[in-house]
Amino acid sequence: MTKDATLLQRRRRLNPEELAEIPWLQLLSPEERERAEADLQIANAEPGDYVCRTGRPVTYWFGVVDGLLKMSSDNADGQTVTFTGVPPGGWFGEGTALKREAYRYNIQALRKSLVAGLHVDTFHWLLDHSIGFNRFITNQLNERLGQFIAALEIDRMTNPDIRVARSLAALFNPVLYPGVGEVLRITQQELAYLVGLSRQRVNEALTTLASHGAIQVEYGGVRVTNLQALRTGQF
DNA sequence: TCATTAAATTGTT
DNA sequence: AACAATTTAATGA
Repeated sequence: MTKDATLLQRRRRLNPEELAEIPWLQLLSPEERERAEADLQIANAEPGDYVCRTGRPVTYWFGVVDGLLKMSSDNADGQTVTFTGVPPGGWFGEGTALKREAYRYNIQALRKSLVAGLHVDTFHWLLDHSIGFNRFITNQLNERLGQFIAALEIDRMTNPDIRVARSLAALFNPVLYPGVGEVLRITQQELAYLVGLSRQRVNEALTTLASHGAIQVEYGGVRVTNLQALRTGQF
C-alpha cells in the first residue's frame, strides 16, 4: 500500500531525451509547450508498483516514457481482468481526467518503467487553449474505444495463438503507442502476464506466428512484419 | 576496448 | 515447474 506513495514522492523533472518521447508535445504552440513542460514530472516505477488504482481521485494524466505497464480492472468476483498493456508513448486516464472522476482501472508496472505525469489542472488548461492538444485527445479517445472493444473480443477467444496475435496487434497500435516502432521490447513472460497464458504457451504461439511470417521473435522483444495479419488472424 | 562473469531470457521437456 | 542453452549487461583490467 505504500509502494505507490513512494512513486509519487520520488519525482523529478524530465530531461530532453525523455521530453522527446512525449508525442503530444510537438502539437503544442511554444507557449503551451512551455507551460506543459514546466508542469511535467517523471517517476520510476518498479515491477508491481501501482501507478494508479481504481477509485482513486485523478490528479495526473499519465504517460509511459519507458518500460511497460498493465491496465486492468477487478470485477465483482474479485478476479482481475487485464484490458491491455501500455508500451512507451502511451498516455492514459484522459477519460477520467476530463470528468475529474476517480480512476476506473488499475495501472501496474510489469517491469521497471519511467512514467510521466501532467497535473489535471494543466491538462484542462491545455484543453481550453490548444487545438493541437484537443486533436490528440479526440484521436486518443476514439482509438481507445476501439481498443477496448477489441479487448473484449480477445477475452472471449479460445485459441491461444489468436489471443496472442490480437494482443500483440493492440500493442503495436501506431496512434495510441507511437513510441513503439517495428520492434516492441517485451519478454515472453511479460506477454504471458498480459494475455493471461503460461509463458510456454506464449512461446509456442510466438513460434507459430513467426512461422506464418507475421512476426519475428527476438531476444527480449518482438518485431512485427505483418500487422494486418496479426489483427485479422489471417496468417 | 576487450575478456570475464553474472543476470536475464529463451526454448524445451 | 524445472532445465540447459543462449543473449545481454556489468565489471574491471
